[in-house]
Amino acid sequence: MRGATMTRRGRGHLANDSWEALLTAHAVLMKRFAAAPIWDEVSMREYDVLYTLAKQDRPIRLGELNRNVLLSQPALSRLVERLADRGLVERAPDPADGRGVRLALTEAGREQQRRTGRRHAADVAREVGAALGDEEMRTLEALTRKLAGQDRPSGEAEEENR
Amino acid sequence: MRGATMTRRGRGHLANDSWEALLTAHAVLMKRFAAAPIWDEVSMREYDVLYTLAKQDRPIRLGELNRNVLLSQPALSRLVERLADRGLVERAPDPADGRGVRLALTEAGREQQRRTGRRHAADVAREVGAALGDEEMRTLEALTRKLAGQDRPSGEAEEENR
DNA sequence: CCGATGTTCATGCGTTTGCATCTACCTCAA
DNA sequence: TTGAGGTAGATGCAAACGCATGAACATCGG
Repeated sequence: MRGATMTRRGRGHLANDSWEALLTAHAVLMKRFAAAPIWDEVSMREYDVLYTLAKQDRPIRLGELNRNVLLSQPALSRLVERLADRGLVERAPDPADGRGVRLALTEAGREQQRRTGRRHAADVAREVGAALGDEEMRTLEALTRKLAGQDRPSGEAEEENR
Repeated sequence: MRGATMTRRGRGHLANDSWEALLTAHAVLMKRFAAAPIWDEVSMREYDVLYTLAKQDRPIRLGELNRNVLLSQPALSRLVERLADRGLVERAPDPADGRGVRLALTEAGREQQRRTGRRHAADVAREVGAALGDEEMRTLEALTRKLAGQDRPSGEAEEENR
């Protein structure tokens, strides 16, 4: 006899259903966050870059940044250029690699990130905190970390260490 | 024993950490999916619209669609217009509301969604399936569904204009 | 040392997006 | 019925994006 047809579906369906649920949660919450009146100085995408740079303890490369930001390389290059023009990001040539650029926040950029981040974090805490309990948040973090931290099953090689 | 202050601070961090982890997972997987050679006919954003329409059993409104798609209303309006020009989506005036439009897939649109969806679902199943076990996927789905919140929590610290 | 190949970021260009605004329609109170 | 106010979607326009490609540098085999 076949498996029960109640809620039993294949692994593929499980994977797709969970991914769809994640996408929905992402879209719904992003829309709520975008509606907050805190993006008058930096846009959400710009904040994404500022936040990623703020997490680093030393300058990072553009390509490195591009792994965390959902933008094409040219688009990110120009976004960084705009942030540099506004004095929020500093672009310096990489002494170890003449092709590369080393990106870091300026003091103004760090301050801007803190200011926007403080307000945005409150929204995140309110929305996520209202939906999930402590243990659920911990579980969600663990699962999404695991989801992101996978090696590619097929494709070209990627340097993990240095 | 009480720890109100610490609890609130801790919850805020929990919420922000889990949200950041979700964002990272979203960005990382989206980049992998985008790299797949299956978007030659419809882009990921177009597919998002086709998929959302495919899930509906009857025509939906643009604003309704816009709640699921992470685009501004004008951008979505024009995206739908392009899809309609390509014969994938049908736009009909809503008999119940002269302002609205009723959106539905054409037969070609449904077929296109199925074709792209089949290939994309394989990628999703491979990536997500490789990272999480069955029970983990079920848990992730449950948590992200809860996070998306069919109903907004009452007693919001926002504007109660309802 | 040299040329071939790969990598990193920037630039040209057509397309798409967001913001502000407009039009058309709905709702409701007077 | 009518007009004020609200809502749904479309449109003008500048900004931003993705794709293809270019320029500069790195790497490696011969």
